Amino acid sequence: MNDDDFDLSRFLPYALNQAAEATSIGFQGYYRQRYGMLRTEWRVLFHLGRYGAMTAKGICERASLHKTKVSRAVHALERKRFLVRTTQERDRRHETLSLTRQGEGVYADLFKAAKSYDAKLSAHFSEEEREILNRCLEKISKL
Amino acid sequence: MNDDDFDLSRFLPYALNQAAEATSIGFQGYYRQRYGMLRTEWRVLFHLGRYGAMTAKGICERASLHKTKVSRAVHALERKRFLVRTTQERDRRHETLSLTRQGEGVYADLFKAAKSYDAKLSAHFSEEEREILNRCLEKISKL
DNA sequence: AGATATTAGTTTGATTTGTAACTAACAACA
DNA sequence: TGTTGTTAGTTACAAATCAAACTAATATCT
Repeated sequence: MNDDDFDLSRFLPYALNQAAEATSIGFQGYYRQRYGMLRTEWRVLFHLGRYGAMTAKGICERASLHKTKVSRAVHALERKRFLVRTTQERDRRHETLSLTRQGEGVYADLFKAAKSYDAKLSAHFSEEEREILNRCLEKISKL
Repeated sequence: MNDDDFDLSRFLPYALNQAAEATSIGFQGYYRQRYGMLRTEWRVLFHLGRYGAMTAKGICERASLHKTKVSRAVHALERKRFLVRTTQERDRRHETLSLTRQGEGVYADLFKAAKSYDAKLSAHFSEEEREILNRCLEKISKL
C-alpha cells in the first residue's frame, strides 16, 4: 500500500470512532431525553439490570469503567431513585448496589429500546457481515 | 434471538465504542507525549497535511468536526507554530490555513506512525475480515 | 496491640467538550 | 444607500472528563 491509499477513513482508530459516534447518537437521544441519563449511567444501569446487584467495583471491572466515573453515575442514579446502596456488614467498605422497582422499569424499557435499535442497525448488514463485524470488534476490544 | 443472548458486547454502539477506545489509546499516547496534541489537533493537522491548505470551514466539512472544535484546534496548532493563517483578500471572512515547515515535519512523522500503528492492528485480521470491517464501518458512518 | 499497606469509594482542581450567543465581513434587494 | 440576511470564525458559560489526592475500613506483619 503506498501513501496515497492511506487515508483517515482507513485508519482503524478513526474509522471506529466515527462509526461509534454515528451509532451512539440515536440511542443516546433516547435515554437522555426520556430519563435525563448520561452514557455512563446507562451502562451502570444496564449492568445492574442484566447481572443483578453488585458493588461499584464489580461494575468497574465488568464494564471497564474507571471508578470515578462509576462513582458519579451511581450518585446520579441514586438521586433519580433508580438504585439504592446497602453497606455490607461483613466489610463496611463495600456497598451493594441494587435497582429499585423504578430502576427495574427503566432498565426494561431501555433494554427493549436497545434491542430494537440494534436490530434496526443490523438490518443494513448481511448475516456474514454482522458476524465478522462482531468478531472483529470483540477481538479489538481485547487487545 | 431471546433476551439472554442480547448483551452489551453485542450492542453495536457499545461494541464500537469499546473497540474505538481500545485502538485509540496507543496512538493517542504517541501524539500526546511527543507533541502535546489533542485528538482534534491531530485530525486538523492530518487534513492540512494530506489535502493541502484550506479554510477552517473546509476542515469542518471534510472531517465532520464542529466549528468550535476546529477553531480551538487551530489556535492550539498556531501556538505550537505548526500552522499559519492568511486572511483571503477576496473575502476577508475566510482564512487559509497552511502548515509551517515544522508542521509538515510533524505531519510526516505522525503519518508514518499512524500507518505503522494501523499495520500492527491489521495484523490481527485476515484480508477478508479487514475488508469487511472497513466496509461495515464506512457504511455505519454514513447512516 | 501498633505501625504499615491495601482497598472501596469520594472529592478536588485542571482540562476538555458542547451549546448558544456573539462579532465582523459580505450579499441582496428595496 | 440602508436594511435585512447569511456566513466564517470566536467567545463565554455550563456540563463532562481525567488524574491525583484523599477518607474510611480492613488486612498484614511485627
